[in-house]
Amino acid sequence: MNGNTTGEESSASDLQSGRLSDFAYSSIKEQLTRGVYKPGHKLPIRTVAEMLNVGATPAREAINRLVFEGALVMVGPKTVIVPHLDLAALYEVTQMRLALEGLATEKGAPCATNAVIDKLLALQEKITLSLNEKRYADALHDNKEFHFTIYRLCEMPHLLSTIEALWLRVGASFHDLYPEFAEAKYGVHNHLAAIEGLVDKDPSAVRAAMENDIRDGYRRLKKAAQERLKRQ
Amino acid sequence: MNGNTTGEESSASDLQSGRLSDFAYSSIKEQLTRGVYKPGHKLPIRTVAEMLNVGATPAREAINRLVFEGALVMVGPKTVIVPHLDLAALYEVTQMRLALEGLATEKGAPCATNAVIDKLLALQEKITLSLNEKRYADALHDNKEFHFTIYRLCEMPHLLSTIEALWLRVGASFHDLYPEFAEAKYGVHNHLAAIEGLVDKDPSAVRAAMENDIRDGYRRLKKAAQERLKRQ
DNA sequence: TCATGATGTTTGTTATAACAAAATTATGAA
DNA sequence: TTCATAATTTTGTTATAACAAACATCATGA
Repeated sequence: MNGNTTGEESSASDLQSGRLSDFAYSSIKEQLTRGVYKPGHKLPIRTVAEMLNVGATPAREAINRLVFEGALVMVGPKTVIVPHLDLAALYEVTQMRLALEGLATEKGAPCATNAVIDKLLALQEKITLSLNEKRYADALHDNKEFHFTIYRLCEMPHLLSTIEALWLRVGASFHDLYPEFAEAKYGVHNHLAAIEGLVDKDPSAVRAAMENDIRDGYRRLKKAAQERLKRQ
Repeated sequence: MNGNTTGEESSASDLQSGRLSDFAYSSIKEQLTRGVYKPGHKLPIRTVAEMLNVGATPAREAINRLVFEGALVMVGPKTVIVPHLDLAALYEVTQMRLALEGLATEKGAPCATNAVIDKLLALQEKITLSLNEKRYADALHDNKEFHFTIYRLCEMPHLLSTIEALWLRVGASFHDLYPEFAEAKYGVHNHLAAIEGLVDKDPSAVRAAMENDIRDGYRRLKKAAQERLKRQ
């Protein structure tokens, strides 16, 4: 990522867009989804700024935006941390995902071309392969691409960015649960059902399949989280 | 508002919370919902900063946040404006409102106490009265309070703030249509149906009533917007 | 009249320093 | 040891200045 093949820290020079704020935002975001920080880890502005070789202003802006999106939380007037695993938050995000991703699916399904369906089939093959070879990170990545390929069909830009914020939220809090979570041939059946619904031009069938996928994921994630909490 | 009874400009000294950014944010937000600025009006950072007697940093942060929420739009690398009336955006926001406010309604309905129902009845009376006396601003205000009194029941904080951003978006873009929009005894029937559903402990009935309310509003707003566009 | 290029102005972004408030550590007594 | 309090360090916020890019204006040429 960012063409940074050496082990050294990321640098602002990696930025394409002219905005350091965006660079800081996506950097932290990526670290969160990769589980670099443990829950409870503090993210002070100056530390982040130094880490990314930027000033305090863009670092502050990125952190505040992530707090606003729920990917980070404020536990005091001057302390933002990586959120602790929180079942109530997982439930809330899941309910919003069902509502919003269901909406995007149903509105977008009628617009699916053959090219899109082919892309989804190819993605599903990649996912299955990655799961068999236990490359969970790859599987998760292609799984996300599978979902958003469908969501993009409805051409509702604000809806899409809201959904992305929800994925970031769950990804950040529950990253360390994904390995055990992904063991279970995650989502294969639901994805195939969704593709079938697209072929049949049956939007509500696609929606049902995607909602099922979200619910399955929720159950597995919740179970894993509960066992994790019990063990500690 | 803000205890500013004189005609002079708002001042940062009105702030309760210690954050100038929040003050700037709510100030612009309120001006947007009150229709102070016409669509297309530019909002340069320095101008806003001077108007609110704050520095460039909090002004910039407030503007960027409103852009992110969709209440303002960027039409160039260095120009943000009050969005023009846009039927596609109204449709997108309405679809998201149906999904999210429907969710909040259905999840919250079972938690309605008698005190809540009494509050809703009182609000509805105030709304009817305001409508009869053509005090549309008051009616709109209490209408919002009616909706959010129901939405707060589900205790999903992130869901609530997402819904609030959607209200801001439509309020900002369509404010100048509200007078003709409110003429039509807006929402009375649906609100009464929602209250009835709460009394009957029938969440899906409440949801249906609220969704109907949103759809009715959408139709009227769309019609008014179309006539406005035709006329010009 | 219209296109085009130069020039000056406006504007978003960022680094920095200063300030106040919070968080942390040290200190003391019970 | 434990808890409260004082001292110290850390930290978020904000105003400001500098810079570069975008924008506007105007002159020039066809």
